[in-house]
Amino acid sequence: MDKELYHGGRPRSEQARTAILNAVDDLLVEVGYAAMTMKSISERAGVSRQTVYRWWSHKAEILFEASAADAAEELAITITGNPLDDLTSYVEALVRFLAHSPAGAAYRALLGEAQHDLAVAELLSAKDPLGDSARFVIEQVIGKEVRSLRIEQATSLLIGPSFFWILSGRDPAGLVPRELAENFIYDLQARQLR
Amino acid sequence: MDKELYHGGRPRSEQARTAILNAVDDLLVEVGYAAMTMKSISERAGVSRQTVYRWWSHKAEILFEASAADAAEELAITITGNPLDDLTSYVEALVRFLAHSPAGAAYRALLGEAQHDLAVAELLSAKDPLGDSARFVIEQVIGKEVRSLRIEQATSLLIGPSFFWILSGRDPAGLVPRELAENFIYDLQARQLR
Amino acid sequence: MDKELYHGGRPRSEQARTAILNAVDDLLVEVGYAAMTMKSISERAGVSRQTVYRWWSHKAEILFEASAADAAEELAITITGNPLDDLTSYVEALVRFLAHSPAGAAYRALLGEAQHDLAVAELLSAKDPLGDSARFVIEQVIGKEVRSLRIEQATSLLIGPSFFWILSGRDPAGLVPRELAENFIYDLQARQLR
Amino acid sequence: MDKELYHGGRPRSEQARTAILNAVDDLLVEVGYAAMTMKSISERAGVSRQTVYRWWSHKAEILFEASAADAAEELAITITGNPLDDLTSYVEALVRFLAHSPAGAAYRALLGEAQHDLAVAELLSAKDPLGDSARFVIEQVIGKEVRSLRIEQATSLLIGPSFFWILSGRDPAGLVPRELAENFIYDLQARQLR
DNA sequence: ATTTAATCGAGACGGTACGTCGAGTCTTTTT
DNA sequence: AAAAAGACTCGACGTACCGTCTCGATTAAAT
Repeated sequence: MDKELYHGGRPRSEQARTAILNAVDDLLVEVGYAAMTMKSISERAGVSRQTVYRWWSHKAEILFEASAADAAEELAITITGNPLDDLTSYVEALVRFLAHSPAGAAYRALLGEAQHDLAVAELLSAKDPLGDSARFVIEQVIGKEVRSLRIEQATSLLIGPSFFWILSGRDPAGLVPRELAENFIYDLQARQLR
Repeated sequence: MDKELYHGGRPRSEQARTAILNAVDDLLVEVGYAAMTMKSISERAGVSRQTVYRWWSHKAEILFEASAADAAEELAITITGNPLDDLTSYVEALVRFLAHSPAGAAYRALLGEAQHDLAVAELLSAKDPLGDSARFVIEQVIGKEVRSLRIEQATSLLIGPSFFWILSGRDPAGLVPRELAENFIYDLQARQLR
Repeated sequence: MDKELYHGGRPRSEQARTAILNAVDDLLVEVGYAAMTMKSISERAGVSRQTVYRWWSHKAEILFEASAADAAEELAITITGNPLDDLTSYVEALVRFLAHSPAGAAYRALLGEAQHDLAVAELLSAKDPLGDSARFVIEQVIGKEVRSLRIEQATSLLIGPSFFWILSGRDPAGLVPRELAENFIYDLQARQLR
Repeated sequence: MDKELYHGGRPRSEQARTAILNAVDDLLVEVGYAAMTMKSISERAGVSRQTVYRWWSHKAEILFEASAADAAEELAITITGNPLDDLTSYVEALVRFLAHSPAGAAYRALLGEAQHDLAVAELLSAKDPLGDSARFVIEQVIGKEVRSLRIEQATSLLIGPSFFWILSGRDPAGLVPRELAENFIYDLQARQLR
């Protein structure tokens, strides 16, 4: 049985919940993260301010919940078995996500906020869409188990260059995913990780 | 002649200027970027609010001016001529800067802000301490001219992994600068950039 | 038969009703009228908020119901037949009620609210504990019927001075009930009301 | 010299001050005391909310300042020297003030609030328009010095009946000022206060 | 020496969002 | 029905920071 135990009272409004998540998605695109306030979110969602605060404590928390599923989906690739192809398409997905997707914009805003807000930093480290997706791809490509620190470092090697490129404001058109995938393979081979 | 033409009136107070820059440095360490307001800056500097606004328009601008010199200095290394050693000490300096230095904290805060504030993004792209320092080191190591896009990409290769590691909240102790330097050299060799 | 016709459904809980009235009494003493909210009343009574609203519309209404009986009792004196003694003990009871009794505090709060809330004003004019008690004492003392306007004026003469003294924040210790009773008798004699 | 010493900063806006006091006067008449909020005051005055809070802490404080001058003026009578006439015209003024004047409505609202708000009670006891005016009239009528407690009691005798009559919601038309003045004189004579 | 003009400290101003609180109402299940 | 529980809308609360403004006082170079 998937029903919660009844604890009395009016049940949470699913309609309000989705209206708020949608409002956040829309506002991020329309006015940007900085100009998106708790007030504007509640008004856009047609919901009282109190209802927003009842379930989330920051706009970062709402934005995270609103974009987490999209992020995971956009960073998932279908594995073909060819390492270079798979890594290339992952880097392509990564660049597309960070540079062009609304969910990626949300991620960048959150990661930016995390640099000076501990609560947001904890939010992101609890569930890290970039790290998770990269770890998955690398494990598939390597084909065997790897020590956890090693895979964390491999993750940074794979994601880092594109990540810095885009967050530092460089033009994403200058990135060449295939070359980045090749570099990653060189490094693996040199270290004989597999 | 580097003096402005005289337009009458009391000259700008150098004392006020340095008091403000120092106040920003102090407050960043003491209360963090988010809690640092224009009001608290002016009060800490013992200066009127208007005086701050007269010369800078955002706290980001002040912080940038206050930390730019420190950043450049902390990211400068002395070249020995040994590529692996030089790259290793650069990565060490980079990690020290990003993870442990007040100037690095300022840089991370500004880069975070740049993700959702165009004005800050332009500030950073006008003078990019990470890119500049990496470019310099790479040019010294390679020893000859390189096409500008190539060097930009090499920059991302060198900086990216540490950058992602730290900004995503991972423990800087897990980074191994020598390995990152080696990886960079593998990539260069594989591409025969020199 | 004084029972309502049965209309089906669960009957009103007498337990809830008295719990609410007691809660209001307690809260008035503990936190005062202003800080007493419908929420705090329901929580103190261990009753749902809706149950309070189902039977009363304002906290003033509850407080009035909770204190009316006490007020009437505290303002009732036993008649001895000696006019000066009876009037004196009435004024004493009046001062004790207004200045020191919880029911009197409730009355003052309600009368205060009545100055800017029409609903409360109507509540009080429907059943006026001060007027009623004074009218009774005066009728006993005079010993015969009197025109209704006359008795209303006599009421104000008897109650007014103490009432103003206490409501304007003066120290009740400064009041001398016997003198007030004497004054009232002077006035009656001068007008030869009896 | 009636100029304050200069303490730096932009001077207080007299325009804002009077706009706020006028707004309170208007709102009291239009919507009543209870519905008059700090927000509506600031909006009506065309002033920011902060400006209201900068100079007053409660709406009671503003209302008091806005009506104090009117109250004093409305309760001042010209002394003719004939005790009965003077006392009668004072009672008339008192009834007119309490029952029909906007300033009187303000006074009643404040006195009501004072019954459950200590801050308001202190406000009123600091400067009591009713007490002050009655004291003045009584001193003129008696024509000589009187012990301070005596005059306080005389004050309550003079004001009390009308005060109770009106605050308890009775029709002011039922009051007969001349009779009240006469009663007051009877009491004085009986006590031989003069 | 006086004038001119931009600076400085101080602090009031209009705005706007903050996060909280109380008001009534509504929607569940249980009695 | 009535009751308990608690989510909901609404709107005011008092505070904080924003960026602008208006004061008198200061400080130089130009007159």
